[in-house]
Amino acid sequence: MYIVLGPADASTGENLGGAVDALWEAITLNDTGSGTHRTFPLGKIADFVQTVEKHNTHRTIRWTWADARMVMPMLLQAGASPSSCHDLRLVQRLLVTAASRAQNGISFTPVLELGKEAQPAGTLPARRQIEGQESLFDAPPITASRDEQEPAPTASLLLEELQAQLTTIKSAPYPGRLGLLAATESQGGIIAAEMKHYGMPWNRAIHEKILEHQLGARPAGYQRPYKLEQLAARLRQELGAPNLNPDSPHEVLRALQSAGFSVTSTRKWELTEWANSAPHLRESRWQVVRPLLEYKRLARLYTANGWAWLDAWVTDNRFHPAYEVASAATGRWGAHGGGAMQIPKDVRAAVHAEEGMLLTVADAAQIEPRILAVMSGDRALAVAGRDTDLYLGIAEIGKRTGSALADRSHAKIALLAAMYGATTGEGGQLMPHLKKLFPQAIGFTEKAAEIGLRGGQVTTFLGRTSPAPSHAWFEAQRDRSSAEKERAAATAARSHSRFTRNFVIQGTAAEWAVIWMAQIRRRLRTERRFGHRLQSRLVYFLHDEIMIYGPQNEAALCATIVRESAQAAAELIFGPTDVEFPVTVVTTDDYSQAK
DNA sequence: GTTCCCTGCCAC
DNA sequence: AAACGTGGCAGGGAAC
Repeated sequence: MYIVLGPADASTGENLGGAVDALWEAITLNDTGSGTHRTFPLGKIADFVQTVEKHNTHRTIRWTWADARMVMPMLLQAGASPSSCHDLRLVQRLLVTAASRAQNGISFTPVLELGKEAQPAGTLPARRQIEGQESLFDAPPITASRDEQEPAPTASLLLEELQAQLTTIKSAPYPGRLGLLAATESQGGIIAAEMKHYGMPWNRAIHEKILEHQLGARPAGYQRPYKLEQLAARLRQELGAPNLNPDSPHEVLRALQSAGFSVTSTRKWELTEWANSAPHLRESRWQVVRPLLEYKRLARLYTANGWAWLDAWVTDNRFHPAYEVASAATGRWGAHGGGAMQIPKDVRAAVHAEEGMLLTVADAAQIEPRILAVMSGDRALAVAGRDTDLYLGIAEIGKRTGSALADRSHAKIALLAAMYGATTGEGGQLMPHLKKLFPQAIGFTEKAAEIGLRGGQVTTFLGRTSPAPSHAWFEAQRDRSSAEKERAAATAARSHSRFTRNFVIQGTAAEWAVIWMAQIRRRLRTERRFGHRLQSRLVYFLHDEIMIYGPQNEAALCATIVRESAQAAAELIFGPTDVEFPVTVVTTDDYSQAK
């Protein structure tokens, strides 16, 4: 059953969509298609959601809204917890892209223009927010002025859009898969909003201790921390450049070169290789490279995750990144605010459980090659991943058959090369050996690569479709006016080919990951421990890794839920499969101890 | 003053 | 000497 939530028809009076006293409407759509309408002030929607959820435990209600980013903050603040939803913006985007590929056999014409910026209901437009009130959670209820806000689509229009989307899904060649994808994408919207709302535990005192230990005391104003200043002084001396600004790659490169060092950039890998490349000069080169690399490491810590970062992103010992569902074309999520996708190993110890609480950190083991094994139907690869680390499994098969892929690191490099499309280097060299062992899997990736080479589109298992190359790309393919143009076209073609090659695997892995999370969320919500609801919550997600935060005495159950949900997710997507989907689970009070 | 690109690093 | 997929982000520095 679907219940569409949106502003009531404009004829009912004040209808600005976002204002808390605006009238909203709930339209029920059940199997017979008939709809009952109820209207509420926006401020009462959360109560309604909560009441309906309480009395309808026996059937799935899909709350249908234009955009979870608009509705969910309001629901969460009021303590309402929708079990599932249909997110019209996210599903529309899926269907529009799917319809752009003729072979998909999907036709879709949106009723509405969705996919614009998020404007949480009950708040002012972002540009009018007052300093000190920028948080979505404590923004005061204010009626927006009429001239500054686009009228949000009414519930009746949203219902029409929903019906168009459901019709498209129902008549698709694989309605079950596309329906699962739509449901998954939508659940992602809820989960993203919830994780932002709860935030991950972040212990400011521990973080500060790390910073002081590495950098010295917090400097006043814009001075460099003590350790950085020390290293800067040493560098200036080593390079004979008394005015060197070590934060400027350009200046550093110039200083290195005038000191007689033949490097072409200040990149870490180049400096390292250069320093090691001449055995008799090693010591003297490292005299310079060591402090430079140390400076770069600490400068990165200082600028990316230093005191300013703490002040900007951590409040009340919680870090609240904003997730963006499927912000990558492959369906992977993005996150903005505080660099949530790149929490460096150095500061992970600051993610620390409070008294009586624990973190459950789970990581899917070799998810992408396992996805490849199922999608390609490669039995040998499925067997390689059974009861063991998949790369080890490959190495064992390699040993038995006298292949060059007889140890884990080689197996891993070769498989990554196959999925990323490497042609040179160690990975490229090992590819033929891999192909001999797993012809079906490698054939599968090569087929996706071929399609991309011609400018074609590919799809994930559930039907997310890759974007077509730009018009300019196709133009460039036709341009044979010079050797240089031809080369450029070939480079662009190979690039798109690597993209489609990777898309099918990365994209299907992303589907698996969100379904994994959705399974975990469902069980955390519905299961009881000694008759009590669980308090544990999903608080972090990154591609193939999740974190749950909750009371100590729930941690063992969380670990079980996480493991079982991994296999359940795979079977929901693929049906019964002999490929295993193991996860490593670590229960700890300290994130840096996971992995 | 703001905007945008480049460099370089971090994560999976 | 980068290569081999997807991202976010800070700081320098030039362009506007």
